[in-house]
Amino acid sequence: MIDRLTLDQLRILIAVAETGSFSAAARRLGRVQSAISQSVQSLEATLGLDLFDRAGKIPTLSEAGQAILNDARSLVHSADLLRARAESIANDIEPELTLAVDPVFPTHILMESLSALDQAFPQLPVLLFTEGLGGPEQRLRDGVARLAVYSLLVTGATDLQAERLTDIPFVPVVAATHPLAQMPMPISRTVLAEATQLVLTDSTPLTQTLRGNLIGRRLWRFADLQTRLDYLLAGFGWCNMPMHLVETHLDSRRLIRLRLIDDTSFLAPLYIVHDRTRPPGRAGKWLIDDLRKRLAQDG
Amino acid sequence: MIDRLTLDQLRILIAVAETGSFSAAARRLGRVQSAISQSVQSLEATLGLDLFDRAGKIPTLSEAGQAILNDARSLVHSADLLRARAESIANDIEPELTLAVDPVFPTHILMESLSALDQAFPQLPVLLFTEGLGGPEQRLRDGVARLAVYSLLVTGATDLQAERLTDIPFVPVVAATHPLAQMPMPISRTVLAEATQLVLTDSTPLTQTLRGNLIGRRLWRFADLQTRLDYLLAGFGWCNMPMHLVETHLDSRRLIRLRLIDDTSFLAPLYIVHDRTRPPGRAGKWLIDDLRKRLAQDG
DNA sequence: CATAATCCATCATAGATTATGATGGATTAT
DNA sequence: ATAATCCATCATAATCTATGATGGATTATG
Repeated sequence: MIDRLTLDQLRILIAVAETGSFSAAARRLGRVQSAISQSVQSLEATLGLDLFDRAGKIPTLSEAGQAILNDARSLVHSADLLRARAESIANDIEPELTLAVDPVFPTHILMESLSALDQAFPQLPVLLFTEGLGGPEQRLRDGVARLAVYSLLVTGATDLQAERLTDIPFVPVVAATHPLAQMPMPISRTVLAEATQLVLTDSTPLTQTLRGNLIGRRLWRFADLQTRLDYLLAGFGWCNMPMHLVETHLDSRRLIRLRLIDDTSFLAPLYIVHDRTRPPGRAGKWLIDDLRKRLAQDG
Repeated sequence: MIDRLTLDQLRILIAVAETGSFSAAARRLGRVQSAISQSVQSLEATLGLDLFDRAGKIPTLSEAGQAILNDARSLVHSADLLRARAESIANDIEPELTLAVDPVFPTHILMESLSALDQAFPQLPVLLFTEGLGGPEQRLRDGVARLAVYSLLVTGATDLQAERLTDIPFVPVVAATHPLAQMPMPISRTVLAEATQLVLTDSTPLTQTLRGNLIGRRLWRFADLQTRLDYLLAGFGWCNMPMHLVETHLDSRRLIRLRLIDDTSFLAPLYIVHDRTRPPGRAGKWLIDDLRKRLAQDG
């Protein structure tokens, strides 16, 4: 072959460096020792360098050899990535699963599903964004996520393909130490309206509208769910929270579920969404199926 | 060969993509068309992908082929860098010339010399730091520069090899608008001591001592030469400046050279320095010789 | 100190890969 | 209709890679 430098030679160099000798490299690579010796000599001839110091019984890497070894590792790694990409393309598997998920989606369901995905596609890297409100759709539009799970806020977006995934029950809750928790149930909206409602504010420019039912005029806004939960537990006000985030707090009675005369919990639908021009590959489809199954069992 | 993916195959893929056909690639690579055809088929078999759409007379890159082509270019470029490094090592040329220079060194000399170096070693990248005071020695010690040009401040550093390169004449100057410039020459040190002296402050932890002759108690300190020059021209005080930096300003009479009764200009020696364990390669040696020649002509 | 074990370089040979050149089919240009 | 060009196939030659045998050198072991 006319281009004398080969990936195979570089793999051999790396194997010799890692095992410490030509013979050990031969054993590792399943070849005979003389094939290793000849390949190393061929590489040295091609590069015009002595890669090994042969003064002793066993050749050791020269300084030049060490420098070239570093480049060789990089090259061989790039070749492995190229093969991996080829394999993904051949198998219609995404090179990387990129997903943006609204944190109101049950974390335990997502974790279990991603763990199963890891079993099914061991070599597939995953990139996960966990952001509320407009965040997931923004990630889709930016192209950094190929799949997103969130509530659709903007209807009529013809470029996005959305399928209903699940409904998230939200319940109004308050800290056990809050005055509202001491009142007899059910309580009226008038009473609730006098209390501070803790709500989320949008962290992206996509949508400036607030979400969730607004009952009172006294609002405290938070940028993220966890901080809002912290303030809820501290008794700063009440809010509608996804059931799965507060279940343990309700069980331990740190939070009290509020029951209203005319309206209590509601269901927020979540969708699995992708850009019509970038449908999920086999890995993404697998995950969607798995999420649906787990949600069905959990319901 | 056991590793079936080869750099040669990837070069062929790139050549086909760039020329538009197997035949044109063959002409470019000096091979027969059937060798190109077989090599592409071998690559497709190795990757398990169809890289070309063969519906028409001339195969065109498929989407998969385009994705793989991008990776191929990256790999082949890395291989070229590996070869270049091998060639540099083989020829005792540094892979990159890394140099830290005190800005009191005449810029025109350095630029001319580096331009000539570029002619002599066209493929050699250069990394240049221009910093004052302890900066160059710090760069040597950090290992990011292999050569440095600066005044030695710390004597007895046995790990550094220093050779005298040149002497830089410094002269005391002041803006034409400054009161000192209106006084009859020569002026006494007593008079000078009452004026503000603009000095450089060290920007590295290597040495905290100030340099240059300090005459008065009224000092303004600057982090870099250019800023200090700006303030000098604006009439904030006087200072000792390297002649080559102020020559044009003296000629245009924006700056006035101060003449003292007992002392005027002085010479600051500059050295070319390297760490004893990292001597310059052929390119560095070449540059040092060239700098010496140009300084001799300029003197 | 003699022997055994291990490693490397060399070499002959076989197998695999790559390159050439001939050929025919298909498409496009003239 | 003919010529030019490109590609895939195939037979063959050239080159490269791999094996296995061998001998020399070094180190470990009894």
